[in-house]
Amino acid sequence: MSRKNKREHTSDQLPKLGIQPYLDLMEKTALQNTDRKLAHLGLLMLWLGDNAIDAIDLNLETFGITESKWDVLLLLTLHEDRELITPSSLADRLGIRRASVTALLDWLEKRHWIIREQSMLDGRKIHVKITQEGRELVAGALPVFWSACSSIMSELEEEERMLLEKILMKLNRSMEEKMGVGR
Amino acid sequence: MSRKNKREHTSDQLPKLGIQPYLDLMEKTALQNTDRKLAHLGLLMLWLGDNAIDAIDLNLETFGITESKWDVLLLLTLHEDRELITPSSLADRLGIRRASVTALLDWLEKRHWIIREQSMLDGRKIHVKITQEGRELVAGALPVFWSACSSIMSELEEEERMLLEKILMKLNRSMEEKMGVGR
DNA sequence: TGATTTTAGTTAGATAATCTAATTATATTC
DNA sequence: GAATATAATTAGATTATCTAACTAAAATCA
Repeated sequence: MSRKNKREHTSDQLPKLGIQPYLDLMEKTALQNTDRKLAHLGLLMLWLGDNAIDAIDLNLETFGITESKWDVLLLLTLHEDRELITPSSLADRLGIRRASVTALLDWLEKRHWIIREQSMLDGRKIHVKITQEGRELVAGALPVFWSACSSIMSELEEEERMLLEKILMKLNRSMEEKMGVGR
Repeated sequence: MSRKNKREHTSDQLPKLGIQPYLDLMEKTALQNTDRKLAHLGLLMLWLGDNAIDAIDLNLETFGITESKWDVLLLLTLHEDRELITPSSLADRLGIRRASVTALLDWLEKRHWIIREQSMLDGRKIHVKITQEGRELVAGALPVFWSACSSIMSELEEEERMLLEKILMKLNRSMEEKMGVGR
């Protein structure tokens, strides 16, 4: 008796449909002026983006950190010694509310990865800095982060890679414009 | 006095760095065997994926629904009349725990978009179905969903589009293998 | 210059999406 | 028929968000 038959009656999983049923549904339900080819690409991008984020999260997890907190530490790292970083500017850059940044910073501060310092020029402002311990965490996680990024793309041939680079840069630019964000 | 000067002293925003500082950081911190070009592409994909998801979420929001719940309704729609859908099989497909599915279904059931029916063949199982009201919601949201998908890609030329399709299909396949998931 | 308004940050309280562990009921297996 | 496995739920927790209200400080204006 085959393994297939065995699992047949143990549990009813949903079969993997692949993309075709989605395209069929699109054919029936998209507006006339919606370009099917583009929507198909957008759907793929959505799925791929989801998976890419999951893959990165999985790698960051081993450092006891989530994507949101990683984003904060990365911003602090990249802007260190260049400009004064406040909770407000972080909120602005991350596209979240100041209150949400307060929560992230509380968590990071409790673990001594960042510190808050009152600004002397403007008593309302807080200067946020990464600590030595924080720098060490980032130094440990960065190599893994880059390798995770590259692993997403590892199947690509040299030629595909060059084409994709051009296209992704373009899409990223237009997307940032559309969403009014940027890194 | 220029507008630039005016905003200079109102608020200190973090300047948008673009990708170069990230690449510089990568140069310093990636492992030797990490392919820089691939990591660069992976990083772009991550950013783009983030933005794509945000854009879709924004559109679904107008229907009072989030991506997780949308995923459930879409699965119910696509598998309707084909197979018995249980909370377990949804959990399996969505890559989350049964307990999390219970919470999603509670929410959807309260709004009468799905119903639960006890299975008569196996008293432990629950049969989950989309309702007429649920179908109407999905019918309303689908055209917007497709148009949002296509809008992510709207800048592409015909040629780029064809290249990208091939590459994304390939990446999606390899990604699903790597992550052990699939749609 | 003093009153008013704006800004920065936090707090309080909420919702959403997830998790693990425990519980209950039903099936399956030995 | 007792032990084990499975399906679903419940209870309780964490993380990431949000809005609204609050406090303190700075800027404006009249």
